[in-house]
Amino acid sequence: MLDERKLAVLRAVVEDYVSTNEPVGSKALAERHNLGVSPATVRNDMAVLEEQGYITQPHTSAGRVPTDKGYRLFVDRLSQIKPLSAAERRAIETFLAGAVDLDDVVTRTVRLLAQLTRQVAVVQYPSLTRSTVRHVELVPLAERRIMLVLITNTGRVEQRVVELPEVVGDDRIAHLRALLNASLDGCGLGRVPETVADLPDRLPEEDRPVAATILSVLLETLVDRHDEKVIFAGAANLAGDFSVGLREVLEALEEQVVLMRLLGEAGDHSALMVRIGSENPYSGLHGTSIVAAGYGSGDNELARLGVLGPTRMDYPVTMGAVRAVARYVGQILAGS
Amino acid sequence: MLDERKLAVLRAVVEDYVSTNEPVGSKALAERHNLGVSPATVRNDMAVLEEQGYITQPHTSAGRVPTDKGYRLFVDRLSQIKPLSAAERRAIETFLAGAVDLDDVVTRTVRLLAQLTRQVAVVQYPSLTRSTVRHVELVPLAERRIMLVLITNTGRVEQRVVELPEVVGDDRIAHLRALLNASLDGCGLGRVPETVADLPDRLPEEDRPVAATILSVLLETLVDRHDEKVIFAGAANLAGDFSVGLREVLEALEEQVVLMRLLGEAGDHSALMVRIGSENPYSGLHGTSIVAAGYGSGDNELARLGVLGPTRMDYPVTMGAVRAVARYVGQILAGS
DNA sequence: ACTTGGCACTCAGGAACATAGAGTGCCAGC
DNA sequence: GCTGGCACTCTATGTTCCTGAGTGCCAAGT
Repeated sequence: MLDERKLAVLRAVVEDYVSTNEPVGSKALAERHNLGVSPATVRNDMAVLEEQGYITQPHTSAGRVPTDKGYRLFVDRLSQIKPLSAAERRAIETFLAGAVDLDDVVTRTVRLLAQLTRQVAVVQYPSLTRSTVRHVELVPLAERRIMLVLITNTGRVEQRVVELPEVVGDDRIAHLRALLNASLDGCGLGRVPETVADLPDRLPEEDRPVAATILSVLLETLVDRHDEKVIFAGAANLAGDFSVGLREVLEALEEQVVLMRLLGEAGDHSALMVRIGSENPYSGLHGTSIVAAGYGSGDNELARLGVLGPTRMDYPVTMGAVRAVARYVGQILAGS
Repeated sequence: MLDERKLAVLRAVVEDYVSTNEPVGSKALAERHNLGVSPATVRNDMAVLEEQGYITQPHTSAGRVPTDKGYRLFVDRLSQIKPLSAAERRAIETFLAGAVDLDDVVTRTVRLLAQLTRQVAVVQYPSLTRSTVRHVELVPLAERRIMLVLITNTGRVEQRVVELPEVVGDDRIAHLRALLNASLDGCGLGRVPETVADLPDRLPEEDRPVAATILSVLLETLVDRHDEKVIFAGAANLAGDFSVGLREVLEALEEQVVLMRLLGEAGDHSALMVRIGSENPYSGLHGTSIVAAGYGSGDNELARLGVLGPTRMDYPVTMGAVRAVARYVGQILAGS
């Protein structure tokens, strides 16, 4: 149906259109890609490709432009991910290595990715639910007030002030803290609720109300999905590209929920996900594509990151950058 | 020099231009603002106002548009801050009251402000340097590794992992923790360095290297100006307004340093600061104005917030919103 | 059965030109 | 010092025309 040459033509159309941002005609194409055939032949191939829905012409007498379907084929079968240059790799490494804490890692990552791809970068904070408890701390603040601090193995810290139902001495707090840590150390956050369920029963009668209060706040913290926070950077890279509905894209970027869905479900570890134009789950983003990947330390995917740009983007390069950054961030997180 | 009526004309020009986004002519103006004089008279006044630099015409046969100087006069002498409606106040209150922690307060505030003003909102995190230490926690993570957690009276939490020069038992850590808290409780963050300066001397010889390590990390945390983080929201509100250089504005918004300068120095408590067009310290923002105010709990200003929009903005309404939000955030912070 | 050159056709985008209307500046009269 | 009248200036808009890139199709060539 689509022989070798037609695929080559499609590839050429995509590449030229991406680099020039102008509909590409048969003549220019035949010349620049020395396909060894005449423009007329290319025209015939283009007609077929158009009929099949891979390319289209903006108006009757213009060159061709890839459709979403065309980009899809290009990404799936016609292109190879382009690795970063050695210099770029070094730059990433040093830039990320300078981070002082988790917040800093995420901030640096998102900026780095935006700069590298010249597009909008999106990074999700390492998910709480997939990480494990490293330590729980109870800090007395006042007679009936303590601060609950939860530290995870990814370096993330969550804190909440807890109002206690009664005055509790430091020693009882200390006991509770020890108990909590004994049960929860290394526990996956998703398993925390079951793990602490029977904890009050193992306490003397008088400590139970206090424990219950603290536990309910602890569980609340986990449920709050504070973990699913997503940040972005590089919005300026969108300006000047009128092929995307700027306003709608900016609106989408400020909607956490939309962003989350954009980054997609966790896929195969370190597999790149590409969503092209109308494949996107949000109608405001039909002029844009998303390239995303999971990242994490070791084998478990902690969260996802990616970039968003016009459908007409350089997929091989973008995919290379996303993959590389995801890997490096994973390393950094594993190392710290 | 500028009699009452000329000022009225200027006011009318600003108001009309803000609401229509089109140069305003003498005729329309005379009608809509029943000034009691004829268009010809208005024209004369306009000529004077133009000569003085308060208004200008985009091209010879068009209406007039206020200059930055004109807006300045308008803000300073011709307008009154417009208070929010009762409904809006209630909405603010309930929306902010739902915040669970400091991070949430700031996030909600910035969104609220963006929505309220339909412009870009900018909020600075409560400054560390002006708040005080509520608690310092040292959490053992491994034999030679502890986590240092700093909690301030504004609910802010900073954490750092500290690599210790030697293995240190839990009891020694506990002792150090007690000592730290005894010295630092309630201490202004700015005064922390002096306060801990002599602390190692009060320890047994063998504890000093460890203490020194921990203290140096603690001081680093304070210096890192992590506190001066600024976030924004509502960038989508910029789209569609071509009077501002969109790209440049977006770039500015992602530069923490620029944002900080935009919000301005701490001024009189709760005084509104307005920077109009070319008054801005950053050339990319000459088409925009900033309305900012300090906020804090009680008397001390903790940080600043504001909005950024096209020079042609509704100053009275914007100023009202910024002032109101600043106050409410202050209350929330004081209350928690 | 493809490929190719030739050719007529289409149409977006730009240039040139005309038109309408909003707004101005100025002046003479009240 | 205000006002109506009037000539003037431009922008914005619409019309027309033209050019050129690009197409589709056909008939001839391999």
